[in-house]
Formats: sequence, structure tokens, C-alpha cells
Amino acid sequence: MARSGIPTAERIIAAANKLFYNDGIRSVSVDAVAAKVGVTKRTLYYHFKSKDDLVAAYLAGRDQPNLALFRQWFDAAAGGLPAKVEAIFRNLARSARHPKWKGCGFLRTSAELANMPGHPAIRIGAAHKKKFEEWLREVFAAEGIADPLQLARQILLLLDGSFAVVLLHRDASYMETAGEAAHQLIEAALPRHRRSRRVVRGA
Amino acid sequence: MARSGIPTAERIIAAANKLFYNDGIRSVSVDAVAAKVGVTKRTLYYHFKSKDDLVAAYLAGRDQPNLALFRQWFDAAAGGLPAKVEAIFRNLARSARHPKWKGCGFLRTSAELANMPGHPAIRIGAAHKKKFEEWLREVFAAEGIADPLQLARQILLLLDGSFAVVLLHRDASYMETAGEAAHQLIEAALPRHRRSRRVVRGA
DNA sequence: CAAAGTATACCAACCAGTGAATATACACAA
DNA sequence: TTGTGTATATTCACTGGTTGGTATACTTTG
Repeated sequence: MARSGIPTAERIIAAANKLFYNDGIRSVSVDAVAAKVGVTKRTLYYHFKSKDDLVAAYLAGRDQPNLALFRQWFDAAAGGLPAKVEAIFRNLARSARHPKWKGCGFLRTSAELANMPGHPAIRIGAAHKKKFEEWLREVFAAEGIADPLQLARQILLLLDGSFAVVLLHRDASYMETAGEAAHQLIEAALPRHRRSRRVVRGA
Repeated sequence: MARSGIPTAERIIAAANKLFYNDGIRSVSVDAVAAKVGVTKRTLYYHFKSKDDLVAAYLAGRDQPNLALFRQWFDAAAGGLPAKVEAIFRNLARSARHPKWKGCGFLRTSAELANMPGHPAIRIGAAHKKKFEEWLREVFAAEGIADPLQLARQILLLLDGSFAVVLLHRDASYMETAGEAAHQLIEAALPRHRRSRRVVRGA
């Protein structure tokens, strides 16, 4: 156990989350994580068999909260389907304007560990994105969209693209641009009778 | 100079390019680069004042060739504007299917060094993407598109999104999906008289 | 000769991971 | 209650190797 009531393993994951998300994987030593928790490195290795294991646990811990947040933003938004999806991008833009924001932990980890294709952390990241894609596909299917998977993937491309671009330029307005593109693609894919009247397109 | 006629500095950059692109920045030591070139580390530090300097040179060396390739793909493609842009995505998908492909070096570097916002390599990456965005904007403006910057940014979001997603899932078909979205967005933004007749949209 | 370029040898700090001993907590017997 | 065994949890001290960077001296070339 520990000083507080929180189990040590969870406190280690919480510390790993902060450090890995902020500074990346390879620039954070196991010693640094242990020091942040206030335990010895040997204790950390009692709970996790390797650093790779710890990295996987770090991403696994971000999976559900992240998905839940997206769904919450979607559910809370007013308007039709395009507006509700666009709301995700708007909320993301708001997050991205916080100075501690550093993009998507899953994407950044997969970029850093690109030379280790089978790494458990990458598999967790891939599964995470697939879950989000599948959720979007179901939402679109329920609205009668002809090819819901295709549209879900296009929205995901815009989303992950905005993570990458905003991280590079440090300009969150790209996220709103992505949201408008998503809006437009969804609007165009909607069956005629569900489409809003005030579509702006072309010159 | 060197054994071959190629200056040592260039040979160092070539080796750094292979190693950094393949394995990332922090997992490649300066010793490894020097060994690959066949010089001592001290020689490397004669030509580059630090590792950060070398990383910047690595990305600077990828700037023009990369842009030239995109333009070449665009120019060589048949069809109208949407088809020509889509061709970039198709060619990219072909590249991404090669086993040594590891995504976009600029994006991966910015993801790995996200905790060093002012890093010279990140500035070079940002400038690179801005150049591409500007080129696209000019192309769109010449075709009479109402908001060419907005559209250029949306295409860029799809492009960088496909780099990230394909790297994560190792499934290049996402690039073709992105190309179709790009096609659709451009088609919709084109002035009516330049639009192709066979637009497919909706259910 | 002088300048540019390269090599040998080195440093102090850091890294992931481990062996062996120890502390804590709880179950159960006397 | 007290003692004892056992599994869990933790610490100390350490290893062998790697890291970015440098002081100094040697070599090549115009």
C-alpha cells in the first residue's frame, strides 16, 4: 500500500502519465517516474516488469477517459449531427489552447516508437482509435448515412490531422478549420430529408 | 574532405537522415551517426555544434525534396483539380506500403520533441508545412476558389492526419480515404462552371 | 607555414534492470 | 493474547553499458 489510500501501482501510472505525456517516452527515465511517485526504482519494477510495460499501462489508463470525454462533448452539443460532431473539434480547440497541452498521447507515442511496430503501447493506441472510429460509425449508421465507415474514417483523419498540425504550429484554430470540414462532409453524406436547409457550398 | 568526393558534412546529414527517420531522434546517439558515416564523433562535432543542430540539419535536408515530390505528383496527374490533389494521396499510399516507410519525418520529430517548443527542428518542420500550405493556397486561388486558404488547410489536415493514422494502424488505405475526402471538399468549393458533372454525394 | 579537418582518449552523468535483504500485514495455531 | 509462518511490498546498493560533449594532439592540404 502507501502513505495515501491509493495503491502504489495506480500512483505510479498517474506519475507516468504526467511525465510521459509531457516529455515523451524515451526522454523520461524510469528513475524519474519512481522519484515523482516517491518510491524506489526497485518498487516500480515490482509492479511493472519493464519500462515498455509501464508505457503500455500509461496509455491504457488514458483510453476510457478520453473516449468518454469525446462522447460527452458530442452528447452535450446542440443541433443536428454535423453540429454535434463539429462541437468535438471546438471543445478540442479549447483544450489545445491550454499551455500544458501536448497533442494526443497515443499519436505521439506511436510516432516516437515507430521503429518498434509490435510494441504493446502502439497496439493500445491503435485499439483506442479503432474504438472511436467504431463509435462514430455507429452514430452515422443510426442516422442513415450510406457508407458510415468511410465517413467515420474521414472524420478521424481530420481529428488526428488536427492533433498533429496544432502541435506543430501551436495554432489551435486549425481545429476549428477541421471541424468545419467535418461538418461539410457529414452534411453532404446525410440523406436528403435529414439535411439542413442552409447549406453553404461553392462560390 | 573524405574518401569519396562527397563532403563530410553532407555524408553526415545523409546518415543522420536514415537513422533519425528510421528510429527517431532520442533513440539514435551521436555515436551511432558518426559510426554510420565512418568518422569519429569528434569530427561530427567539428561540423555540427550539437546534436540539436544535427537534427535541424536532418529536417532541413528533407524540406525541398519533399515539396518537389508532392508538386511532381500533382503535375503528373490527369484530370481536374480534385483529381490532381487526390493523386497526391494515391502516390503517398503507394509510398506508405513500402516496409521502410515510417510516416512524416517532420511530424514525428515535432511529436517527439513536443516538450521543446522552440527547438530549431520544430521550426523547420513548421516552415515546411507552411510552404506546402501556401503552395496549395496559390493553386486553389488560381482556380477561383472563394476561400483558398481555408481549403488548403483542410487538405493539409487530411494529409497530416493520414500520416498519423497510417503510421498507427499500418494500413495505407486510410490515405486513399483521405484522398476521397479531399476530392469531395475541393469539388464542393469549386465555382459552379468548373465543377465536374458526375458528383456523387448523399444517399 | 597556417588553416581546416580528423583521431585518440577521456569525462561525468545517466540509463534500464537486478540481487539480496528487509519491512509490513494478515492468517492461524498455541 | 501471543507467537509464528507466509505472501506481499519495499528499500539499498549495485552493474554493465550508453550518453552528449570535450581537451589535446596529429594530419592533410593550399
